Amino acid sequence: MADKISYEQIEEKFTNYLCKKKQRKTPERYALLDYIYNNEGYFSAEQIHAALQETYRVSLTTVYNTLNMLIDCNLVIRHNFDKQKAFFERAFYETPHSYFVCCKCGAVKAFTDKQIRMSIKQKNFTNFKPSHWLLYIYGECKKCKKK
Amino acid sequence: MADKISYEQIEEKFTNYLCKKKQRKTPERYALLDYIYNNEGYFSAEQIHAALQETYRVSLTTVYNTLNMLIDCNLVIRHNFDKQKAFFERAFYETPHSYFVCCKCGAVKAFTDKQIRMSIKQKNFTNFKPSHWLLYIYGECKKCKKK
DNA sequence: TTTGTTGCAAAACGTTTGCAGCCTC
DNA sequence: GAGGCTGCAAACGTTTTGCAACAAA
Repeated sequence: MADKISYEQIEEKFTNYLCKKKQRKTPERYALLDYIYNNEGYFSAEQIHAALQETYRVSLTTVYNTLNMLIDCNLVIRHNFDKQKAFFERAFYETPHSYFVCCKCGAVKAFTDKQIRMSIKQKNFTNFKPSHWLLYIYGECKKCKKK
Repeated sequence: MADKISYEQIEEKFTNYLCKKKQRKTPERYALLDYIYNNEGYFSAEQIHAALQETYRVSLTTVYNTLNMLIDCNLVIRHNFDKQKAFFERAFYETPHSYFVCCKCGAVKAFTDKQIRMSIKQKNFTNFKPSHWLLYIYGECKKCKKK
């Protein structure tokens, strides 16, 4: 949940994870980490795949495979805003997020609220080691209310 | 987001919704509403389908169809804890929930926290009409930490 | 050289849809 | 009786898996 970490430290975290698990440091894996960490916001696997075509070509299979690793080592967060597809977002560089989700059109808007953040942070967990949290507030957005 | 509502009032809400939308009041639809509202917790579509075999047989298609209606009229909440499948829960009878989700084994545990609830309730939204909220705290549970 | 990785195609999975027969209204 | 509803089977979109060629260690 920390902030203020350089990209070198992020890479190091991933490298450590790969070493510990006896997995290989392939260029595809680092290309994906690089993409996620140099772009703000959340992306579908398909979007990441398309974006990577321009720089270092990676198959969709490898995108999914690598995303699962990055989630496993807490470098990436998976969002399941709706039933359809997952979105992926870097876990560092931003404080954990809260989101408005419109039930009608599916629009998503991130926001931060100090009060909410503090009250969640203060919560004590016995038998549970929290890594991150996600708050979704569902409702109806301006556009849909007008209809 | 209210509490203290009788099951008759829930049924009435559904009936009103069906009338307004010019949709029919079939026994299948009420069997599903009844099941969801008389069982605490969250269930997958498959679980609801299996459970209904014992009382009023309903196809999986109708289970999905009806759940989507119940979500549309805010009587049911859909959870997307993980990528796999959705879980469904009655929207009344309980205050909106917060959940621990274990990243390793997928175990989910509901909890309530007054402080958190208050701070979310106090949040003011311009251009957005909130209907409910869901907080997921991800981490590692006791069992997985031991391994 | 060994063993993990890639990328393709095919499978798997939960969910939705098309349609014929059925049931509310 | 008209039109919405059910349930089956088939389709759908996202994600995973099997496998042969390949590359990191």
